[in-house]
Amino acid sequence: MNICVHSIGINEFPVDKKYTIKDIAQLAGVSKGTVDRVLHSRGKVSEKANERINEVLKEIDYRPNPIARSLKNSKVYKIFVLLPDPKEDPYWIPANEGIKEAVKEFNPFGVRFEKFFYNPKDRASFLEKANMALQATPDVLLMAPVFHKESLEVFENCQNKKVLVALFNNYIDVFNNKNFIGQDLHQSGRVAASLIDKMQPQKCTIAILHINEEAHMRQKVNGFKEYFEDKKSSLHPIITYSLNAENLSLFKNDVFDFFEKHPKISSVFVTNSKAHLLIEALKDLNRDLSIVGYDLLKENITLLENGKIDFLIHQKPKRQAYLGVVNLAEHFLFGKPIPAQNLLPIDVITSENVIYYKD
Amino acid sequence: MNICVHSIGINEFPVDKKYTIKDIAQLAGVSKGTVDRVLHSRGKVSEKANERINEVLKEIDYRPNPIARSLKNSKVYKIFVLLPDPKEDPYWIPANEGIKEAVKEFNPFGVRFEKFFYNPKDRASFLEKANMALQATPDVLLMAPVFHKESLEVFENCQNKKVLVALFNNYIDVFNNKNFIGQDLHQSGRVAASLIDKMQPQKCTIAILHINEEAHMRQKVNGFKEYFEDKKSSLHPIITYSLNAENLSLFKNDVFDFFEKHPKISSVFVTNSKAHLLIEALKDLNRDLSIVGYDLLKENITLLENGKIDFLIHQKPKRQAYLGVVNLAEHFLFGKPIPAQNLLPIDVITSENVIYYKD
DNA sequence: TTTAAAAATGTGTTCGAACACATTTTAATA
DNA sequence: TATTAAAATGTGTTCGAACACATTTTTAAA
Repeated sequence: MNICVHSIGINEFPVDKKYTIKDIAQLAGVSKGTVDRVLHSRGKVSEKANERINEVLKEIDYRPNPIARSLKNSKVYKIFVLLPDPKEDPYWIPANEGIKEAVKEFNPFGVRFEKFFYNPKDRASFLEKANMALQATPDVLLMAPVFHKESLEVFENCQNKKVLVALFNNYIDVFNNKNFIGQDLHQSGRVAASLIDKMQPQKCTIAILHINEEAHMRQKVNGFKEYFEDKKSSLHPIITYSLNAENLSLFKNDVFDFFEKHPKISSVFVTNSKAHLLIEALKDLNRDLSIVGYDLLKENITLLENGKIDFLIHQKPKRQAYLGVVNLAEHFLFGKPIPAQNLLPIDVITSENVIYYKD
Repeated sequence: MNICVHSIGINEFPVDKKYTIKDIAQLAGVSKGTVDRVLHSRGKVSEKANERINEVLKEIDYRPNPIARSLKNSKVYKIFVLLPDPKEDPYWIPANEGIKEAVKEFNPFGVRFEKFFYNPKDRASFLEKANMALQATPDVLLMAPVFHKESLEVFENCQNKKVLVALFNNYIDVFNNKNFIGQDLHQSGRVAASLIDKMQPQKCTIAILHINEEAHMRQKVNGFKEYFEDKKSSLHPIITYSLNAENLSLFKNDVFDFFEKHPKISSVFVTNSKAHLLIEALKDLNRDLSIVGYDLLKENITLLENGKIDFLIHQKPKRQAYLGVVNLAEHFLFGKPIPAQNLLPIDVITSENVIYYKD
């Protein structure tokens, strides 16, 4: 048994030939059927044959051709995606784009997609669309589990129907060891804190502002405060405040009052994508603030480029959704393992590197 | 001709069926051979048949199955990689890792790889290894073209032998419209400048330090200076200085002299991965500096975490190399287009988000 | 030793696209 | 109308893995 090893450069995989089941059969002196039985340990193989085949397999380090395998198992996989309607909240536009991109990429491979948009302000709509999706029994349901309680219900439903679940954007810890793609919010709070810290070495006051926020963001605040507690050298007073921007003129008054009451504030951490609203409201108040916010909305990008916002933290909604789909598709098509927990890097965006993240 | 369109959710690709050439043949009332001739415009098809087939193709928006196509064209593709020996310069360790990862991923698909390490201090060794590689006529040569003149020579050689070329890490503009993966150095200088600007709102002095640097980095310096020229509000004096760290005690003296001569310097931009050497040399000199450097070397990461370095710019050598290989492999296997110019984002790293980039 | 059941091995088809080759149809010429 | 080249169309095989099914060999019971 002479296996040609040929190498010119430096190579861990020097074999130039592509071994197939037929080759293995020949090398072991059996038929491809027998090799197949060994490969899938379906039994009905004599000790002797089994041994000889395993020897060959080891020697040539056989890996089945994923392309041939995929063609044989040619099946139309159904990947359904459940996410908030981008028309209801523009935050979800990039996520939708990411999905579109992945769909375009994997449609020719015979993967079929179906999108279900729910109203992010309506829990019932979430459940309704989820059930709609499950009725058509997809192979997997990829969802942004915005509503905690309802998501658990959907999760149970999926388990009953033996539909796989994958998550993006929000993590729900009860779904343990389910595929999740997103960011660590606690750590992103720490990143925000470190940025403000570098801009404000003096002992100035820092404000944490929640604008139209519903709670979720506690993790970010915890991370933010933790950073300063860990780093005892720089003790800044921190003031947390929640604002409602549904009515813009009321919001503006509220902002004015707040900053009048706290003249020492020199940096602001806005815990979601609404930093642009704050700056708009502050326009007439001539105050020099360092601002760290979230998300690359058009308005935020403009303000970043104008120097009104110092840093934005990029949550990469597009990439989250894209990777969510890609991981699943490649799993079905080529048997790649689905990463259990995929925490995406927390990207720090300034006026100078924003071009690379715009899309 | 009735094609079933079935939709539950919101779907741009609603067709649940997987159309094959056979299906098209049936729908158009011809044989698969004729369909094949139309698909590849090989002629020998009557007007009538051509028309009917095209009608069907349009109606079902036919995309050939890339898996089947790839299996048929089953060929062992050879991708050779030419890069500096990581043993000679640790900068190249991550690049090598990225290649290893991609190799592992695509070996089962029947893509064969060969790596050629050259000595990054020896132009002759670069040429030698390049020629070695080309003698085995790979399908493509992916290289880090560290030596400009020699790279052009290799490029010509490749063209003669009809071997594709792809680049990573360095861009050489004569290779226009060749696949390149890397970063825009000019813009990365601007990013560094914006970071220092945010940390130093006062009119302090900034130093740009080249440590063991050979020239390349002019682009970064240009970008850096341009940022401050554009933003006329903050005029900082900028001092540029080159240092040699081959002999560490001489280097230390040099550093001391420099900072004594310029007591007003409060921020430093180190144009390559050698920021750790500067800080080591500065240890005894108790001076509070804001430092921006490059690359996630172990030493740099430690200093970042200790707060000695404020920001690192990540050039992502691992990802560069990985993507370089992946793009080529997917091109050969599934006919994906090779992106002509892939400028990777310029990532800003702090103590708090470094964990995500470590690997 | 014959026979039946069990165990082991081998053969053939499928997946979808690509292409070589075989066959039929059409048009042009005698 | 018969003949023949050209044009059009159809058939069959290949890629590699997977699995159903057919055949052979071995073992145990009659």
